[in-house]
Amino acid sequence: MALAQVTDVAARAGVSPATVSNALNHPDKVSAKTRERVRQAIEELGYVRNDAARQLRQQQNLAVGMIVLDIGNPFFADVARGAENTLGELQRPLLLGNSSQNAERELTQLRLFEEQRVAGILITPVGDALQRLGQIKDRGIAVVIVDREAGADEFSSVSTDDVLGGRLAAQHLLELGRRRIAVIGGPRIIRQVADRYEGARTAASALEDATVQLWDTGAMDSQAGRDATKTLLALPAEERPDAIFATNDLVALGALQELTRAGIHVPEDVALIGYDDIQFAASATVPISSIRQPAQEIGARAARLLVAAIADPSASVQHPVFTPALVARESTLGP
Amino acid sequence: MALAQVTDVAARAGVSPATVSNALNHPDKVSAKTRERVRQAIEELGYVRNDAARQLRQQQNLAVGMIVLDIGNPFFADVARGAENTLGELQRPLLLGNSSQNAERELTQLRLFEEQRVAGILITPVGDALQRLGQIKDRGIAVVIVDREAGADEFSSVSTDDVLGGRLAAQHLLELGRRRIAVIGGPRIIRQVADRYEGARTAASALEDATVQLWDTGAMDSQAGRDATKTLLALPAEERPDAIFATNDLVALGALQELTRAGIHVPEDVALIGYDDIQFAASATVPISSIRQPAQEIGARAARLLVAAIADPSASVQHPVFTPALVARESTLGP
DNA sequence: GGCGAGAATTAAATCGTTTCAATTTCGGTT
DNA sequence: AACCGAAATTGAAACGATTTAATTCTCGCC
Repeated sequence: MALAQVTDVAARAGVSPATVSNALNHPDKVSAKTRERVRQAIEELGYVRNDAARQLRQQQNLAVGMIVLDIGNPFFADVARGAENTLGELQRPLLLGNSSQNAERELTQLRLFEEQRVAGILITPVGDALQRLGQIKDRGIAVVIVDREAGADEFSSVSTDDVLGGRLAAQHLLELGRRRIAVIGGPRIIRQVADRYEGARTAASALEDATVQLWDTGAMDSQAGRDATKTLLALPAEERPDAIFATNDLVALGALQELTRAGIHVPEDVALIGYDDIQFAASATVPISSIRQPAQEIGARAARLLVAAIADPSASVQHPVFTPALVARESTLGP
Repeated sequence: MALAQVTDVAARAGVSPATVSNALNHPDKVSAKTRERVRQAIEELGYVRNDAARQLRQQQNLAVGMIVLDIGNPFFADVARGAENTLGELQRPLLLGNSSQNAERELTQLRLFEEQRVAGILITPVGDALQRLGQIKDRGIAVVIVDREAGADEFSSVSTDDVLGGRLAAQHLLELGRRRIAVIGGPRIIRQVADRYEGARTAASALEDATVQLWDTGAMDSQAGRDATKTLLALPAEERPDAIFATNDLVALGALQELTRAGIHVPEDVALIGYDDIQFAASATVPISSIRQPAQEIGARAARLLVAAIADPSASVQHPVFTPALVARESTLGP
């Protein structure tokens, strides 16, 4: 059974296909009476427009694609929700993809979005996809970088100041008297990791006796946190850190689990701070200190910038930067 | 600047458009030499196929749509990842949508998927979308229900036995001597909520003096958990429950926060159990007992059933049911 | 060297919608 | 009652790929 299409609707309503199309897309061009007749025919036949044909003819797709690093991370889930809500209000469908911090999957997703001829792409890139994104932009697809400042001024970006965030975290630990800070997260090519680490080092450089070392984990989930922590605990006592700065809260939660399991007291023996301030950080066994980023707002802002770039490709690029904030809890302060 | 298309590639490679298409879609029909020439022309021109045109001509879309109740809930994020991985292996793009437990958004998403002519839909329906889904199936789009048993045998479904899960939770509480169980979650039209509640009541009906009451929250997030708990705490002491069964872990986490804030001891004063066993349940202030469901496996299984249904629409429907398991932690057992 | 089978290539039709330009209808005026 | 401009409607072309059926090559063999 073939699906109903415009010609069927037109026949049923006793008008031409062109009029059906107008009734749907330019209602002001059609008399009220005809509009109603078409509406009824559509209803009776259960007509659903074929978006492929529409796109082909219109030479454009309203939809926007988004690629996040890890949809299982509540931080990115929130960013995605922020974007989704904003785009929804603007009647733009969102195609949500997930790179799992995997460059190959990222490319697959990008290719898919290109084939779909999406109007724009929101992306938190894995490593160095910038060149590829440049090509995409040249193809007329708007691009906005999410949660990372785009160095070049080719695309707009929305970010928080990760260097500052790293500094805030380390300063907090240093002020509490900690001197050996282990930064855990990775891989290093992820810009967020590099920036947060850099911020932490900057903070420590002010003090003679403070050290900051990066332990590169392959991923950024709680498993990575557990693994890295095991490594740290295996160190000789004098090399063991007195503070851990996890580059996101999932990693911090994993670290906390492993520390607890090993009977290490947090924060007495080792202080712990995470990043993102996902809602679960506050309700952890030991509530985890963190650096807060306004997740939903980041997504919403990125969506708005993207839509603006779609509407006017020549509009000047912008790089709004949100300011992260320290949220101190028991994992650093103690009870 | 127009994008390159098959004719351009054909011209560059010195062949006809038909050959370019064959090189792409039926490589075995094209000589190795020609294939290579086409490949090169594609590369030089940066040709990216227009999926709308392809779909229109082929009369089919490989992509699959998925609608989850709440992408911010790690349980559904995991289900989605399970589905995504499986579909990825089968070369099928996944369009991920989020209903936020909102029937209207669900309809919007479904409409979108219909217009896209997706090959199939994976959905955890809000309330009573079954009739609508029937229409969709009649249109030739395969449907598989996720995380809820479809009563009718119109579509396949993948679920866990939520009635059993509810029973396990309540039995556990009853065995620990609790007698006044408050079930919090909602809205009630969500099948999971109704089933888990029913299971709990069944368990209690075996005991003379046990009561189970449902407190319907509008949503299923931690805010709902906090609000419901506030209501419970405002009850006169003799009506106050000695155990709370939250219909998912987000709600349980919210409840725990509110209990802690009010100085109520968990589990001494009030025992608490959640549902889903998301990873954050184990690392909560007081580790939360929960009912585990194999999230990723559910998603993967649903994806496989869907692909099978797409391949053979007349294939018999199946209703695999996973068995939930109690995971007892401190929030019921104590230290 | 010619023949024929199978491989390789291609011309032209087609998918379902929207749009452009052209035509028809309508309401109001003189 | 004829006419005019604006509003409403329509026929036919167009979007960019794939497919079918027909045509052209290739190569081994007699």
